[in-house]
Amino acid sequence: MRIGDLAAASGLTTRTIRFYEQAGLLPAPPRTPGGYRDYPEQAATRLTFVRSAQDAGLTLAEIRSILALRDSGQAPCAHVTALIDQHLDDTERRMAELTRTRAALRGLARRAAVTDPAACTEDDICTILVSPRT
Amino acid sequence: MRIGDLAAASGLTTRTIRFYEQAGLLPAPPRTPGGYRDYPEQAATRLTFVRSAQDAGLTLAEIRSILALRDSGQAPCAHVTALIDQHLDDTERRMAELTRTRAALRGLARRAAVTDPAACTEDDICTILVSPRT
DNA sequence: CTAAACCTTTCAGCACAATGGAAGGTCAAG
DNA sequence: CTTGACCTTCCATTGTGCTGAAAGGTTTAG
Repeated sequence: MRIGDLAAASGLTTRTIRFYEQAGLLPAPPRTPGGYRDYPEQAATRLTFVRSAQDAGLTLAEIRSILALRDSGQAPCAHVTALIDQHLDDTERRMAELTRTRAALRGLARRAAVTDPAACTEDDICTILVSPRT
Repeated sequence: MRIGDLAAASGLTTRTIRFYEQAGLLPAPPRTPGGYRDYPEQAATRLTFVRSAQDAGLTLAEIRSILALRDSGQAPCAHVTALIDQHLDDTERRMAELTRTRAALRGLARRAAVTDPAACTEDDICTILVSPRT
């Protein structure tokens, strides 16, 4: 299976596949006499896994760590579970932060609605974003 | 006012101030005979504005565009309002996406809780993240 | 035999907002 | 006059996941 076939099978580009190899996510396959990469069937499974894990929000580094465990013969279950929990925490922290940001932006929008452009002098730069010095 | 004083007054580092100048956020000030930057009082106001705008989640590029309007003699109110609304939309889109990601992660966590490590063969890589082929 | 489609490598760059470090110049106090 | 704090410039790097381009080699169909 050449890289173009694998790309078609996985829905990735050949560039991305080479990038994944370089990033340690996909083992370097044997080469044809002409120097072309010649992939075994499992390569497609591996790429499917990488994309699934990415969809779950894992980084390539984390995915690499899971694959490394698997490749060393261990079941990565415990590691995967820990990563999922960690990302769950992360996601919740980011949501809390976005909630704060949204509240701040809503406050600014309200302020913008009642701001008189004429009241905004050059010294203030912008009275919506910064309270004018009193 | 030299850069160190301005840094102390604004709570930024001298490096960041030079970076802001280079990024077009702070006009290049006159220099002393020794080549040191010599800032007018307004520089502090300007930096305060930059930080406030950043706190609101605006990017440096957006802040630059507000300052450019102001420097060209126009009141940037309408532009600022548009930017705020746009960031509000953005924030809400990202929150919706995080909500989806969180739901996916929760599903995976539930699955991880009931997964038997022994059921996870080498071929599957990880049955928590990818359903085994049937 | 030729042209197209495919493959190879390597280096560079994107966005984002700084930060680190090197190598050297200037200024005020003691 | 020296020490040390402060200043100057420029280049490189951080993290993330690719993508672009250049310059060339291989394979397959007609």
